[in-house]
Amino acid sequence: MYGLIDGNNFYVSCERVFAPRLVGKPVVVLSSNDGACIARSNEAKEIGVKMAQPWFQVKHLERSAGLIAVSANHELYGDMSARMMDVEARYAPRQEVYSVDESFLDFTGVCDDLMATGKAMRAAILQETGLPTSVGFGATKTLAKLANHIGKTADRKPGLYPAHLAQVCDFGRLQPQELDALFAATEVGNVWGVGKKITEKLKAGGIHTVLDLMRADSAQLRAQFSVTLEKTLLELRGTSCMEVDDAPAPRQQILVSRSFGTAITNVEGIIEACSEFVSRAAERLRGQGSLAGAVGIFFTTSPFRQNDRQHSVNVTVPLVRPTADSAVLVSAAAAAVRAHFRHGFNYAKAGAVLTDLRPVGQEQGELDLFSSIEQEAAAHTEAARAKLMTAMDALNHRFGRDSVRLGSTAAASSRDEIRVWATKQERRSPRYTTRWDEMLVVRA
DNA sequence: TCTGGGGTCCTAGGACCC
DNA sequence: TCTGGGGTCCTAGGACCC
Repeated sequence: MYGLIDGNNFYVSCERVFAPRLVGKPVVVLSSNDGACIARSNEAKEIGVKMAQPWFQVKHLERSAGLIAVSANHELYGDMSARMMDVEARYAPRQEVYSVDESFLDFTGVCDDLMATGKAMRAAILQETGLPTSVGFGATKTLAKLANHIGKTADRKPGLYPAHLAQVCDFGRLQPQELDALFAATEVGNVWGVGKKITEKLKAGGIHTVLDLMRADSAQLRAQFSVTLEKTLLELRGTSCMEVDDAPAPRQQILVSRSFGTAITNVEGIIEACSEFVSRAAERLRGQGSLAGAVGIFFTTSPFRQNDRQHSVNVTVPLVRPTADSAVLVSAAAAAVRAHFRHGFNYAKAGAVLTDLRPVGQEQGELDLFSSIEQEAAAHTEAARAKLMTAMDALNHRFGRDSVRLGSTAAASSRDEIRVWATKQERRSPRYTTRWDEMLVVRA
């Protein structure tokens, strides 16, 4: 059996641990630039706030309904996530951390009472971190996800499902008729892997509920959609097609992008922003011990500003030799921006992508082109650069981001007029668990 | 004024090769 | 009139996830 455990309204719950005034209130967490709602408390869902809804569309609810908005505090959420995952890991032999707030647990070969395990795990997480969670158990990952969904929904909307399924839902202890009733009462779009587009097509073909899907013809589904949906169907019927992966491979691409607080119209602004994004991406690249074989940049106008002329650039620059050197990556990106920038547009968003990633040490030899002396010199320089990068990362880790930066990106900080892309976070909470100077102070 | 930011996998179609 | 065919690699785009 597999378990799926996830944090309820995770970001909001993290904020509530340290700010009891938020408990019981409609609360949303906002994306960078306080642009859109990326997490909602149950109360916020009830007053109609949608996922990813722009903040300006719901801001009026502050006055009319007591809605509270906070800026995203990813440093806090990341640390709370790690604490939660540590507790979960104690309850099963194998854990796959699937996202910041979810993990799959593999109970294969374990014959514990899973209901009891689920309840104990929830209680321990609540006790040790203050975070509320939901737990689902099923014979496959897709079923565990579905059980989790039903457990959470039973908790949030009493009456839709039997009350005893709330919070911890174990499909393994339900009779076939009970399961059929649950599946008949659940819309097909709630299945993991069935998104908006596929839901529309399925419904057009008469498949509305999870039960309808389970009774569909698998070969026909594969022909009409893809092998992915066929796998989902098999998983719903109890045939496991996806293993719990407790040693995930390194990332295949690293992307950093941002919408700007104010549109950028000059090439220097785009270069500064892209340089910053490439630097961030390169930090993560070195963090996972990889080299990038290509660096991509993109920048685009806003499709929402209908009166603006639209223009997008998206280019990938292959590198002669794979590298994790920020300076090399940044200068390649800057050259690409310079080559493709066009005047007269209001650019609203930009980003950088590192692709063609491979582990350090597997770079292969373009070096043959050089004579052996040049080769040795190049290798020497590169080793020195790598040490420099390592030192830079260590200093930034110890003393906080941007304690040490490359000259080309640091130049921007003294020129505020082109740092308009810097994220505005007017409502961010303190980073209670990761910064000494932001720790919660309790007075007796 | 203001519209998220990360990722993954699959497929179709073109390039290229023999 | 009539212009091979099959395999592989790569890329772009579309679907999904949180």
